Amino acid sequence: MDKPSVTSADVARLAGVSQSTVSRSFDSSSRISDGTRQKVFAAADELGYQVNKAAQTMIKKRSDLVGLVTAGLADPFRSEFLNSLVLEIQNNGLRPMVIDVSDTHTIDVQLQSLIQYQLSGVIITSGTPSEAVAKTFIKRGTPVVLVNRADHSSEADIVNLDNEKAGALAAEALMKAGKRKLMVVRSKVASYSSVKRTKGFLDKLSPFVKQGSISLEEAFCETGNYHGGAQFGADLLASKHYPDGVFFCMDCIACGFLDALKQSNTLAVPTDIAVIGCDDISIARYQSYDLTTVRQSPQKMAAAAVSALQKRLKQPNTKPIQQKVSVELVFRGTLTESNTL
Amino acid sequence: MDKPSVTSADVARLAGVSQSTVSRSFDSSSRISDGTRQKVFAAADELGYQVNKAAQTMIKKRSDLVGLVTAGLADPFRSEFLNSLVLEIQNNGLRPMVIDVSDTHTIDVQLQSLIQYQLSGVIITSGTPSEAVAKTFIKRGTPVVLVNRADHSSEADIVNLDNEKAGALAAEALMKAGKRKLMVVRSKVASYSSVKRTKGFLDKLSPFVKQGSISLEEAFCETGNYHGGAQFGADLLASKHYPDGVFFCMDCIACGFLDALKQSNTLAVPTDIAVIGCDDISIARYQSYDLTTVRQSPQKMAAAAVSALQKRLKQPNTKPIQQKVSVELVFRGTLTESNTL
DNA sequence: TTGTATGCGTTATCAA
DNA sequence: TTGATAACGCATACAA
Repeated sequence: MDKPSVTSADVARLAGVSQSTVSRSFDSSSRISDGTRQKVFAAADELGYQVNKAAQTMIKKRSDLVGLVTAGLADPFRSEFLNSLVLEIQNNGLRPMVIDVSDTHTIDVQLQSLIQYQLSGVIITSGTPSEAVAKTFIKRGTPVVLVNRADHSSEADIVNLDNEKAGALAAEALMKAGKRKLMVVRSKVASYSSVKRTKGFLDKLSPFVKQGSISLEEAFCETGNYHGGAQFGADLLASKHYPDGVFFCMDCIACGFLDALKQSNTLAVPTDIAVIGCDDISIARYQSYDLTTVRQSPQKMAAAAVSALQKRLKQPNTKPIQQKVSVELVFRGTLTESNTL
Repeated sequence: MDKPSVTSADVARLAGVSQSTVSRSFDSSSRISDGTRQKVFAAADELGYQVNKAAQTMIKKRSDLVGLVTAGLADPFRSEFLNSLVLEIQNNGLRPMVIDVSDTHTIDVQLQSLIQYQLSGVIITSGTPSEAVAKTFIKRGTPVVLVNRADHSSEADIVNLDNEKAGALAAEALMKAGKRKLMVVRSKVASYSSVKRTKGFLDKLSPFVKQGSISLEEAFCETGNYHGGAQFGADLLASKHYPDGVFFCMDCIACGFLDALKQSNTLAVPTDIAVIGCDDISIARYQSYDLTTVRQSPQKMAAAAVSALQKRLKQPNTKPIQQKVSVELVFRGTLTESNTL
């Protein structure tokens, strides 16, 4: 059954040229006479020739595979971001290989095994690898891009959202709306983004807290998803100790919280309590939530990550770049713009 | 900067054995004396040896990459399914390469180019490839698994949800609840799943329609997502021609519809109108929707697809298998079980 | 501009 | 059980 695959030698034979000429014809930077190239392409077309990436990788010491390291991909924001990354990688003539490291204990072993693939790069969107592993790749000449991860000393390129700005924007909007009893909520399981967002929020408010015009509380929910937010909302309502403005470090938590409020019907949004989320996942736009949030652009993040990777492939020895991608506040129903005027 | 990579020859030198012995030590089916294997592993560990998959692929004529063909991955159901597929593939010692064919015009060219990678298999979850392309792979000995796609004549293995059963279950539940003016809604852009679900719904009801006890209408929304459902809901309300029970072929459409109802506040769910969705995406469980739906298991689908692939890798010449994965009705707020008693 | 020859790192074949 | 050797298909250095 197995059809022996078509090789460049087969094409060469049919085109009446040498194998190396065939190889060169497919390399745009090689100078080949127009006539020969035509002949080669025609022969290749006729035979349905496709280059063998494995053989190519042997020579070039680099496949065009990009490792996409993530912890799950069903989370709303994560899936939007991965979608953008996949497209961006494809558009750069590369191919995404997805690695799910939901099991954070084995992440180093898993990443080590990626060396097998002669990857063109690794984009880590989740699960902090030990520095040693990142260095292993970089020493090999495999670019590593860290997205929204803390990393101070490594030689990896870094793309971050402007997380602190996100927190600051939320803080500003709540203040402008006249809210005074503020709260910031994130998942108990710390993530770099959430910590930074919280920091931006707190820093913006700290002068006002000191002068006593604003009260501020930091709170945590059990899980960083809808259900964590719903549980958090129920607990908060039971405590009867309500803030009048809350910033959630993730939209999905905010949505759970809003549903908890809706069910109890004790607090009106945004009059009694204003809610701001972060990310602008597609659900935030659904009428049931209509969530005011700090938007980030997955496309921009993906483009920044892939371009960092491409740059390093071309210039391996420049020093690491760190990029911050901008964010913007989007007003919707849970804190309207008119509230802030 | 580039560290030359560690090869099996390096390991052989350190372990004091031949290169082929190193290779065999990593192949569990090779008989190697325990002592030598220990020595080899120790040396490999010390050097941080990882097999070069490119070289391996050259010989074996097969990489352990599995192509995952999809059209976008941010859609709620799709991302859950891909998540399951990625995990299942990883757990089988394979690696997922994601191919986004959102641009349906170029799908054949895109798939052809996958030949470059000597894939162990291709799982097509979206975008119908021409039969010719599928055959190209199969002739090469690359298994193709079609998931939820129509395909009658090809030699590919097929995994389908029991889509007709899904429609039938919805129809039954609506009837049992005493609903008589029924409607089934799907996206204008036909998908195999939706067409089959609709068929299951219609077939189940057709005897009752003939005898006049049930009225039945088929309707379409512009897009197969939340916004399509919201628009559809608004239009339906404007028409003032309401059914008392609706089956949506996708949960996300149903959620949009529910939000449209909620906003207008003219019809109560489920008393005036019962709503059933399909898939059981995570949003269906959110309190704002609390959607009764026909659940499918992405895990089961993924497991079936990957196991079909593995079977064919082992036995390439058996005839194509077709599997149907079961579904179940999940009662929630938009049609409660007590309604049906 | 083109052809010849070489090697990439592995597995498979054969001999010891 | 082990070692020597021959592919696999390509890109590249060198020769022409």
